[in-house]
Amino acid sequence: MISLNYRDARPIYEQVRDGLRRLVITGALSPGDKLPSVRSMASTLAINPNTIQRAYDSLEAEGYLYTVAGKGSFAAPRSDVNERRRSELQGVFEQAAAELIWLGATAAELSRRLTALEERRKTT
Amino acid sequence: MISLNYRDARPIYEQVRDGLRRLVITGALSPGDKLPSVRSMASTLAINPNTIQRAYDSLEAEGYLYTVAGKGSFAAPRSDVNERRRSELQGVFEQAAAELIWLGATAAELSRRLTALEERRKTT
Amino acid sequence: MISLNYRDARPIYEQVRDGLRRLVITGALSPGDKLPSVRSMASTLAINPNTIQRAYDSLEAEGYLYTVAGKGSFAAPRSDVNERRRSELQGVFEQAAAELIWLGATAAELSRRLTALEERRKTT
Amino acid sequence: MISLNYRDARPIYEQVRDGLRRLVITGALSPGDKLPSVRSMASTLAINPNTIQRAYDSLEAEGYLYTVAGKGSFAAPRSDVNERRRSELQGVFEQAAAELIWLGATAAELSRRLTALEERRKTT
DNA sequence: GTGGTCTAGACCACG
DNA sequence: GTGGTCTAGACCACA
Repeated sequence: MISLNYRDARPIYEQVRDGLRRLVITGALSPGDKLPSVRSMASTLAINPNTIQRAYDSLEAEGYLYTVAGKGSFAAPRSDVNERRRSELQGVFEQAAAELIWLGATAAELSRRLTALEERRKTT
Repeated sequence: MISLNYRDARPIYEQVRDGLRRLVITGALSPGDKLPSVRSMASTLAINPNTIQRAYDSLEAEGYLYTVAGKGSFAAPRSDVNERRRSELQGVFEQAAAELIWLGATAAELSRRLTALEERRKTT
Repeated sequence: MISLNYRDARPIYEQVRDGLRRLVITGALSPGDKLPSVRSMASTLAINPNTIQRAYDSLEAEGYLYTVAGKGSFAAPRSDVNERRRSELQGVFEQAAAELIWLGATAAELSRRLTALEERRKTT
Repeated sequence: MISLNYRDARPIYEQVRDGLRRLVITGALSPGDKLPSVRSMASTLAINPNTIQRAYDSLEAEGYLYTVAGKGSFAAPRSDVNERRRSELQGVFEQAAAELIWLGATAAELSRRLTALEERRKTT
């Protein structure tokens, strides 16, 4: 489900956070779906529960999930995602695109990728 | 030339690295142009030369510049950029795009941004 | 009457408590009015009676309602409200006001809000 | 400087956070001023550094301070404070005001308090 | 020396 | 059983 790379420069909790976010984005988790409990995920990945908790806290701050103490964490509807996260994403997108274009990519071929991503999204 | 933001969460050497890379990408530095020496840049930015050196090393590893012993560092042609950096960029682009689309952006409007970036590139 | 939000970080009993208190403050419940029984409210909201009971206990301690054994709970006159609750509220008010002013709000514009709140109160 | 109350329902890190925020608001810390290091504050208050760190993280997310790894944390200008925090504050203010008015306070006397707070702010 | 991360283990509130 | 908090102690990257 989520793969960890201890040689990665990114801290573990960010890898967990990004992995979970990806599950939400790809539709593997629909809004309202319950995420694994902090403890169960910790034992699955063989890391400390505090580290998982931190990933969950971070995702909650971004608006990708919400937590009910004593109940668990649940995927949030995409409308809940933070404005801050949205603009951060926009910035990442533009910077990467600008550099790819400098490297020789054309807007046309990148656009084709976008359309492909959009199609895949619809069929999911 | 490069502005440091001590309030940025990124470490200084990453800010220097990203700043220099940006100069290359935007065309402020053309292939073959000489970059400032490590020492001069260190005194300009009032930071430790080791920090600058680290940024240069990192950029050289990515292929954005090359160093000639006793001569200095020079902006590399775009064809020298690492395959690793290219695929990393590609990954960042796709992930960001997928998430933006999930958040409601359309491929059409993102494509418009790409075309704008491409135009700006040409005119520079 | 009272809406529960399971995505709220506040525990359920606090949401019930705050919701009931709000009914009293807004005048939806006038002093002397009978509140729903613990059991009926529990079944209406589909939650555990213990949770409702806890909210009632808390409100009774603050002085917003009183309970007559065998009769039920009733909204109390505003003069019954605890000194402790009053000073707590005063503290919250001052702290929030001081911070809003620090952030750039003017006493004049905040005062306008107060007058508006007072007006609404009269017409209810 | 900051007083902790272990009998308080609020967790320690929130007490630390609120205390530090108060120092910023009252002007005891001006924008750019360095806050105590995580370790020194932890030993002063006789609590775990992780708990202090959490308070700092929270304040940084709200925009009251910024952190430079390896350097320390510094008070931010008030313009950096989050929109989210601002609206949260506004909500707290209105709720408290509405309840105080129900309890018999008049908009006029509350306004006098606001003016007093504004004056004190100016003289600081 | 500073903040950032991680672990192991503990206790509590909630429902 | 769940998440929330806290402690004690450790190692690392940064400048």
